[in-house]
Amino acid sequence: MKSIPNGDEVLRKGPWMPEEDEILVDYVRQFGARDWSSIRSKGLLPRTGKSCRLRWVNKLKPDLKSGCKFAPEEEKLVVEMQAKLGNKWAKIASCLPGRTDNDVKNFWSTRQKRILRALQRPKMPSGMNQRPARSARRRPRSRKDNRACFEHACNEGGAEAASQLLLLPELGLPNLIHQSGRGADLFGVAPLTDSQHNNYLDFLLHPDQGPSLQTSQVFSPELPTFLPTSHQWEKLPMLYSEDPGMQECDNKDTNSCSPDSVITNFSGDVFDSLEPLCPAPSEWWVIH
DNA sequence: AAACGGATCAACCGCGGTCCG
DNA sequence: ACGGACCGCGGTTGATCCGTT
Repeated sequence: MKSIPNGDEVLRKGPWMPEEDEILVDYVRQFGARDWSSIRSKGLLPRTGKSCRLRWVNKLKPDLKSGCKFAPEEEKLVVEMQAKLGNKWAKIASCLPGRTDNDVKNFWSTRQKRILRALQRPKMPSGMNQRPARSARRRPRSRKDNRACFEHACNEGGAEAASQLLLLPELGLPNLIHQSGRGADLFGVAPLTDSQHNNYLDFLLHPDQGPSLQTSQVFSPELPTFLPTSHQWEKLPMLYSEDPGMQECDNKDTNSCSPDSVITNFSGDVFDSLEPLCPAPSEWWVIH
């Protein structure tokens, strides 16, 4: 706690004492939540009006949900409103009963930090990102195997289309690597759309809710599709999987692996192997 | 058990808008 | 119209908590 001389009186700063809270609550009970500066001029508290107002609004006001985490619905609302209104925390907070602008602001900055961290050094979150013990990890496949492995997952899994999340450091954003049509020789690497990217970030933040990337999103007509050359396939970061089928497919075995599990079965290793290997998109072939 | 780093929260600061004399 | 006081908002900082190594 700091005390700052201010003319004849001493202004207090820093954490509030319970006695101060009591005085402030009494004041509001008597005079209402206004005329904050008169609290000091009346000699009730050696605090600025600003400090008193902040304390009331953020901590003492009745019906505050202090110490209680944001519910998923609240988080969703904040995300939506932030996208719509920008950093209008007070406005956003007014739609969330019991939340203050400070709460919303803190929630948002924490979220931003988490996202930034996830993008800088992504890890699949708990449950599916558990990096296997070193002894349990498979030997790295050669980069040539990426295509074979992915092909295998798509063809043997019996799906019409499959996608796999791929992080390319040069591009900043995650990309999807995908195959369209069972058995079709149509592979591609495409940047995520904004909504896919948002889904991906949600997935990083809320892994328990499962990946919300839909493979069908990849094939929207307006999305450009790129076909890596065989040489470029080899330059893609090596992909690993905890899925036994995926693990074995470099041996051209007959195990099947479900394309639906491709994303969720990513091991943390895929992120460890990121290297500046992928060619610039301008070097890719474009399928029309 | 200690050290460390990240997450969270409370509080302050600066600025702009409004009100009022 | 002007200037000062006050209020509210958004950004930032610092303390504390908590999990991990």
